[in-house]
Amino acid sequence: MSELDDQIAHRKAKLATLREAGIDPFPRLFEHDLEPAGVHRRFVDKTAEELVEEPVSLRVPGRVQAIREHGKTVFADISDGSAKLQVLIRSHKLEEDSARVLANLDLGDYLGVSGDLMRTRTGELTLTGEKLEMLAKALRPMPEKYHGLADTEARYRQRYLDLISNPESRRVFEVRAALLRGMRAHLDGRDFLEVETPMMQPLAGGATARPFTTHHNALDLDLYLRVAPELFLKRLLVGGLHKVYEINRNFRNEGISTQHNPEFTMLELYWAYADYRDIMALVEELFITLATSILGEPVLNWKGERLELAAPWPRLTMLDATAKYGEIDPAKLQDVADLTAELERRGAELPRVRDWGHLLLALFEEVAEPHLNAPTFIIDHPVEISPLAKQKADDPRMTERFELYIGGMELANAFSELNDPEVQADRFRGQLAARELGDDEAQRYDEDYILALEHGMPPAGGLGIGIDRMTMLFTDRASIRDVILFPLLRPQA
RNA sequence: GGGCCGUUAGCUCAGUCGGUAGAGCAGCAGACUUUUAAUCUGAUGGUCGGGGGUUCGACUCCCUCACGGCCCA
Repeated sequence: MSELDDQIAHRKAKLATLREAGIDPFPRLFEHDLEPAGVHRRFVDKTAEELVEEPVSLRVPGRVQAIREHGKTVFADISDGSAKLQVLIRSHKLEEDSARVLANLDLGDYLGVSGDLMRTRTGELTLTGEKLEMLAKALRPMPEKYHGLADTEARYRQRYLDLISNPESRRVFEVRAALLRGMRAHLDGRDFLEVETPMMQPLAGGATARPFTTHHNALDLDLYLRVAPELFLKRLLVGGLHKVYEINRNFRNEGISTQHNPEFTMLELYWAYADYRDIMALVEELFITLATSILGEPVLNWKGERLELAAPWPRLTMLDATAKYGEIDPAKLQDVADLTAELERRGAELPRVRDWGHLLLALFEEVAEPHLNAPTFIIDHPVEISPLAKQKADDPRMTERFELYIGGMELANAFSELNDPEVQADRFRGQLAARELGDDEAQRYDEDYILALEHGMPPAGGLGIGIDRMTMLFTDRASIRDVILFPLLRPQA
C-alpha cells in the first residue's frame, strides 16, 4: 500500500466510524454566527476580563488547518481562507458525539465549533470548543502547513490546493477582483455602459491574431472564437451608444509564454467625441485611482523596483523611441532599405511583411521595448500596422495611436478610431494583400462592419487594456499563469 | 520550434566517486490540562516521472518519451 493510499484509508476509516455512530460527516446545514475573519473583526477589542464577565457564545465554521494536542487540552486552528481562529478543546469535557468528531478529526476537515470566546494566556482570541460538528470530511491529506504547495505544476493543476495553502496566491485573485471592481466603478461613474458582444463570430476581426475555430451544428456554420470585440463595440457607436465598454475573454491561437495565455481578459472601451489624447488621460487616471485604492499609493512594486505612476507619463513616438534606444540617426529610419539594413545588422529576424511600418515595428520591438519599464506611452504607429486607426492629419504615414508600456510589457493599445468607411475598406484590402504575402495574422475584409460605418460612426477614441498583465503588475507576478486561476496546460499523461 | 533546468514518501526537500534511499511536516501508536511551525518516545511509509541501454551493480552515466519551469524564436 502506498503512503497516499494509507492516509486515504485512515481517513475513510474515520468517516465510517462517524457514520456507524450515527453522525453524518456531510450534513446539510450549519447555522452559524460568524466565520473566523468576522470573529476577529467584531471582537478584536474585547479583553480577557470582558469576555469572562459578559460571555460571548458563538457558532463558527471553518477548515481545520492545525491540531495541537496537549494532553487533555487540544488546540485547533480553523480557517475561512483569509483568517484563522484558534479553538481550545477540553477533550474530557466533550459530549459523546463531539468526542467522536474530535477522535476522527483530520487536517483539512470542515468543522463547526460552538463555544464561548476567551483569550488565552498569550492574549489570543480563542473559541472554546464545547460542541464539535463535522461539516465535511476530507479524504485526502492537505499540503504541508509550513512551506505550502511549491510545485508549480500542482499549483496550476490543483489550484484549490494552492489557494488553501498559499495565502499570497489567494491575495493575487483578490487584487484581480478589486481591479475589475474598481475599473467598472470608475467607468460606470463616467457614464460608460457595460455591454457584451459575441464571443463566437463568423469573422474574427479587430486584432492581428490567429483565431480558434469552432462549429455550430444546427446552422452547419463554422465560427471563430473572437480575438477582439472591437468591431462589434464600434457598431454600437454607430448605434448611438457613445460610451461603451466590455470586460471579457479573448482567444488567440498562439504560443504560451509568461505573458501569453490563449484565453485572456481585456477591457475594451469606446468613447465618442474623444481622441487618443483623451484616452491617454483616462488611462493615467484609471491606473492611479486603482493603484491608490488597492495598493495604497500610486506606485507599482515590480521586480524589486518602484514604478511611480504620477502623471503625466512620457509620450514618445515610435520613431523617437526607436532612434533613442537604438541610438540610430532618425534619418536612417525613413525607408525600407535602411530599416532592413539596421535589422540585419542587429541579427534580428525580419517580419513576414516587409513594408515600412512592419519593419519599423520590428526594429522598435528589438531595440526599445525592453527599456520601457516606467510607464510610457509609445505614440504614432505606422498605418500599415494599424488598420483600424485614424491617420494623423499632418503625417499620413502615421496613425493617432498609442501603446502603453509598463514593466517591459505592453499593457494597453488605443487609437482614434477610423470612421471613414471608404478608407476603412481600403485598409481591409491592404490586409488581404498582406495575408496573401503570408501574414496569416492579417485581418479579414469585414463587409458587414463597412456597412455599419457607412451609416455614420461618430469620431471616437478606443482602448484595450490587458487585465491579466495589469494584475501581474499590481501583484508583482512574473508569469501570467500566476494571475489566471486555471491557465491552459497540456493534459497530464 | 530551439537551448538550459527540473520531476525522489501525501507535502517541503537532501542524497558525495555508480554499491541497493534519508530528514522535517503529515499519517499511525503512545505521553503531556494554555499550545500556536507545540514538545517528547516509538514503529511505519518509496515503481527515485515512464520506457530502453551501459554495467557485476543505476536515484546517480547514456538514449528516448511525457509533463512542468526559465530563456530564445
